[in-house]
This record gives sequence, structure tokens and C-alpha cells, in this order.
Amino acid sequence: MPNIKQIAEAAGVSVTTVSRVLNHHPYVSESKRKAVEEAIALLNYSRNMNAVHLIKGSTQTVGVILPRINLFYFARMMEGMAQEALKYNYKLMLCQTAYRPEEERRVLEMLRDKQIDGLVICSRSLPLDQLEAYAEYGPIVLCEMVKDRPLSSVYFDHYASFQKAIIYLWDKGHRKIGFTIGRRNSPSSRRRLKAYTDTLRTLGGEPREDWILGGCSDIEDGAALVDRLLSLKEQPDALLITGDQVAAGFIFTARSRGLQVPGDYAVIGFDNQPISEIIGITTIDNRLSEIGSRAFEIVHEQISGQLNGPVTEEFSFRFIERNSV
Amino acid sequence: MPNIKQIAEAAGVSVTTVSRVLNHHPYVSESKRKAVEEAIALLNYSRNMNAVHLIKGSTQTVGVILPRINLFYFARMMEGMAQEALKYNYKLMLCQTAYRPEEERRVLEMLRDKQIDGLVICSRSLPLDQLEAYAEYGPIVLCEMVKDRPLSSVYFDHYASFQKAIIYLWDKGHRKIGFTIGRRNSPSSRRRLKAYTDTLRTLGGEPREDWILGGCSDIEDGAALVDRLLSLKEQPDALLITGDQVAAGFIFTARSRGLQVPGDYAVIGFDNQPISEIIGITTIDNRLSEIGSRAFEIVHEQISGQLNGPVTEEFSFRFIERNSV
DNA sequence: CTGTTAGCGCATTCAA
DNA sequence: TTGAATGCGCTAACAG
Repeated sequence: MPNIKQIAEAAGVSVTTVSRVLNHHPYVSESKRKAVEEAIALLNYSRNMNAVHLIKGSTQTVGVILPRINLFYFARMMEGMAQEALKYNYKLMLCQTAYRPEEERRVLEMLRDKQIDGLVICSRSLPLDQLEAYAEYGPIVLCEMVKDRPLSSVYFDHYASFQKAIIYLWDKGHRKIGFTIGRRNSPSSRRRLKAYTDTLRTLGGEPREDWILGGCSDIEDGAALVDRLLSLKEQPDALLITGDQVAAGFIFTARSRGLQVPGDYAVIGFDNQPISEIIGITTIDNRLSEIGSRAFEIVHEQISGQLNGPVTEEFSFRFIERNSV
Repeated sequence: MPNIKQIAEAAGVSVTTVSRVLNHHPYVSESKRKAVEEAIALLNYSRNMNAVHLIKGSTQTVGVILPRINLFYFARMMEGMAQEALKYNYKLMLCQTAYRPEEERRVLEMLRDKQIDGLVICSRSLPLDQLEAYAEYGPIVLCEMVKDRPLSSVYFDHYASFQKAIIYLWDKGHRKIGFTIGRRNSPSSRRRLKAYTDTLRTLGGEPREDWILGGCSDIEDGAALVDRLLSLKEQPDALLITGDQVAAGFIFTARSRGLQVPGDYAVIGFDNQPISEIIGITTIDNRLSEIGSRAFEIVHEQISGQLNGPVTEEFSFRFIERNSV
């Protein structure tokens, strides 16, 4: 592969001139530009971008931390980011960490080592303090509620949406309300738990530990939920299921066992995933794709200096009434 | 951010020595190693990886071309790749191209420009000839059947699986068989079309143009399929639906309209997606995750020189009989 | 408008 | 076991 010097020689100009035409600078005579372009074509030249990155100190690449790409929740966010990245000609480094702290740390180190210019964290296991230590190396945006830290945050209010859903169920006459979560100890799960406890207490209901059903991320988990519920001493009559795929798995399996949804169980799903419309699941749209694109956009604005300091943006949710309650 | 020179000064050694401890070379005295490590810790130093990439001529990064990450088919492959990439400490650059040729080309140029060391193409719109031109810059693996070209290929046999499914339907007494596809003109779709035509002709059946239903990628498309079918003059009584999400959308919507599946329509899905087990869809497992991980592995083996020249690997499929036929 | 020159931060040959 | 010197390929300040 030829380098810039060889192009300069072939075109009979200096490397600077070659660099200028490469970067579309003005002040290059038409004749020399032609000569350079011809040499480039002739020798099939292309820049070594690593040299450009080295000199510029940036890579036009943003990293994305998520546990698993093959979950609707994250795939949808990623899609939003990818669309945005395309606009600005940025690249996305996908880092599927499976919630392993050491992998998350490796990505943070990529930020420090200048392999990426910024970072979006969809979900994490590392404590905020550890993330914070890397904020000096480049913008970091979290897709969860974070305030008063050098980290940006784009999120949707899990607390308020849970509250809304619980009140809706309560108004429909349900008193035994349970809910599912993915990871037990994630920041979002903790917010939801708090909303569950607070809201039920306020209403005069009873939050119950055994109605908090962990480990529900995918459709199979929803299917397995039926048996988990049936094995409880006392069963809830309504469920908030965080993820419409999970809800769909539950509803389908429950019905195939002769249980009624709604009826035996009222269900509210989350994310307004396409399946929820088809099955008619009442759900809460938390605008994942928009959160993803906005997260990328913030990173980009911070990299390019249009935005200074961390920002926090809350997205409002949309309650969608269908036929599962 | 300090550089290697400053570390050398702080530690009272030469940059070479610093470089040696950075790269875990032997022949560094314990005392100097200590001094260097202390200086690194003290100044909070880390390497600028772009300089390393420049000098080494590689980035430990593999690009992935796919149209949309939020489709099960691609998310699953990506997951396989990501798992493999983790093993070798490689990074993955996700390039969601929406089948736009100019975006695909941009990724190929990244290969040429040394921003990525290799490339996996899950699905494409560019012709093979154009891809081939970039093969000299680094290993390219396609997830489709490609032979006798400087491109590697890991694929699952769409022809044989379609054939198998059609014969199965035929044996069950179905004579009016149609099928869905995503893009009309993709290489895989063409293979399937050929299998459809060949197999039905051999059996004495009638392949029909109006029973080839394009534009089916997601669950909503499956739901919409019901009306499309009902509006046909003559309807098929059996369908191959490429993607269990699509099949699920179809089955659910059909049933909610009072149609029977199986009964009014027999359905065979594809991919053995989790939803197919829950709904009981007869399907063909094409081992997407394995294809993804093997694709990455091949790129990696070729980058590291363990493998020379393009390889072609076919994965066998698995027919899974459930209750939709 | 153009070219000379000095780095960007690091790995590596070569000589000691 | 160590270090000086060279260069990876490119950009940009500077001088003309």
C-alpha cells in the first residue's frame, strides 16, 4: 500500500499538497489537484486512518456498553444510536459485556486509551464512582437516571411509569399486584421496587416480596413465569411485566393452560414492542429508540464542543391501553 | 495526558524500557520495571492505542455489516460474534447499513483504510464483484453461500432447508404452498425461490408467483400477512414463513380472526426463535448464533495467519416438528 | 498557492 | 539488560 509520500512523488508535488486535496482544503490549484487525484487513482491509494487518528487525537468512534444485543430492549436502543451515528459519519463500537465488570472496565479503558471518543452505557454493573473516574477522558452518557455527577444521563422515568401502571390496575379493582424484573439489583429495578412499595402503601395495598419476580428478560422467562406463579401460596391477580416479549410469553403460555388474561391475571407490559400490539397487551412505551438516538447525539454534541458539561434528560412515557387488563 | 517519554523521564529510564514493560517483554530488570510501574501509576498514564495501531498496522477490530440490528436474525448472529470477539479480546464495529450500498462501501473503505482488520457481512446489497475488490485489504466473511471467490463464506443451506420443508408439507397433504421472504432480491431469497420452484415441480405441484409474499421481516409484517392472503383470489393452504417472529405474528392474528393454524393454514417457520417454542411453531433451526461465532472465528484465524485463503463452510439445519402444520 | 519541517506516541532495530 | 535513533503515515505551523 502506497503512502502519502509516494503519491506526492508520483504527482510531482509535496506531501502537504496531497494532504490538502485529501482534506478538501481550498488554495490548491486546479492543475495540482488533478495531478494528485490521478496519482491516487493510479496507485490505488487510501489514507491510513490510524495515522489520522493519532494526529487528531480522535477516532470518530463511540463505544456502546450493553449486556446482550439480542434483547429487544437493547437492540432497539442500539438501532436508535446507529441511525444517529450514520448521520454524523460516526462509527459505533459494540461492547457486549454480559454485565461482567472486567469487560465494562475494558471499554472504559478504551476511552482512556483514545480508541473511542465517547461512550454510551445502556446498562451497567460497575458502580457510578468507577465510571466517574473515566469522565475526564471523554463524554459518557448513561441510559438511566443519574444526577449531580460528571456523567450525562438520558432516561425514562421508571418510577413514574410504574406508579401510573399500578394506579391503573388499582382503579380497575386489582389489589394483589406483583411485578417482574430482569436483574434484581440494577438501578432501574431499584427504582421500580421503590415505586411499587411507595405506591401500594399510599393506596393502602400490600407490596409483597414474593410477588417480585426476578430473572425475566426474554420470552422464555415469561413462559416459565406461569409455573412460578402457580407454585406460590398466594397468587397475585395482576402483574407488571417489564418487557412485552416477556409479557407475551406469559400470556400465551397462561392461555394455553386454560388461564384467562385478562381475568385470572391482568397484565401490563413495557416498551410497546411490536408484539404487544399484535397480542393486545396494555403497555408503556418508553421510547427506547429515541433514548438511544438522543444518547448518541449528546455524546456527539459533547465531543464536538457544542455542549459543555453533563446533561440530564428525562423522556416522558406513554401509556397505551389495550386488552390485557 | 502523559506520553511514554514523560514516563521514561519520571522513571529515569529510556522510552524503550518503558515500552518493554508495557509489552511485557523479558530482559527488564526488576528494579527498572518497578520504577516504570510506579511512574505509570503516579502519572495515571495509559497508551494511546492509535499510535500502537499505526505502528502495528492493525486495530484488533472487526467490522460487521448488517441492515438492521433490531431483527432477530441479525441480533442473534451478532450475539454469536460478540461472544467470540470477547474471547480473543477483539472489538466489533457495528455498521447498520439499511442495505444502502454507499454505506456498505464506506465500511469496505474502512477495511482498506486500516480502521478494521477484517469484516463480516451478514447481508448485503453490493454485488460480489465489488466486495471482491476489497479482499486484498483483509479477510472478508459472508454469511451466505459463496464459492470460488477470494471471499470466505459461512452459511446455512437455504435451498435444502426449503426443500425439506416443502416436502414435509407435501407429505402432510398440502398442495397449495406459498412462502414469505424479506427482501425480494437477496441472494438467500433467490436460493429459496429456486428451491420452491424446483421442489414443487418435481413433486408435481404448482409454484405460483402470487404466493411469494415479500416484505416480511418482522412480527408486524406477519400480522399484516393475514389480510394480504385473504385478498388473494386463490389462497395457499400452507406457508413457509422465513422468521418465527413473522410466523408468530401471522398465527396470532389469523387465530384472532377465527382462522385455524393448523387447519386453514399450515405454517413452517424459520430460525427456531424462542417464540416458536412457546407458540408451538414447526420450524427450521439454522443455527444463527453458531454462524455468527464461526464467521468471526474465521476472520480471526485469517488475520492471525492460522488460516490462509478463503474457506467455505456449510452448516446443517435442524428440522423441528411442533404443532403448526 | 506551495513546500519544508516538525511532531503525534509508540515499537523496534541496532549497538553497546 | 539497556538506550539512541529511526520511522509508522499523516497534519499543520510556518515561511515563502
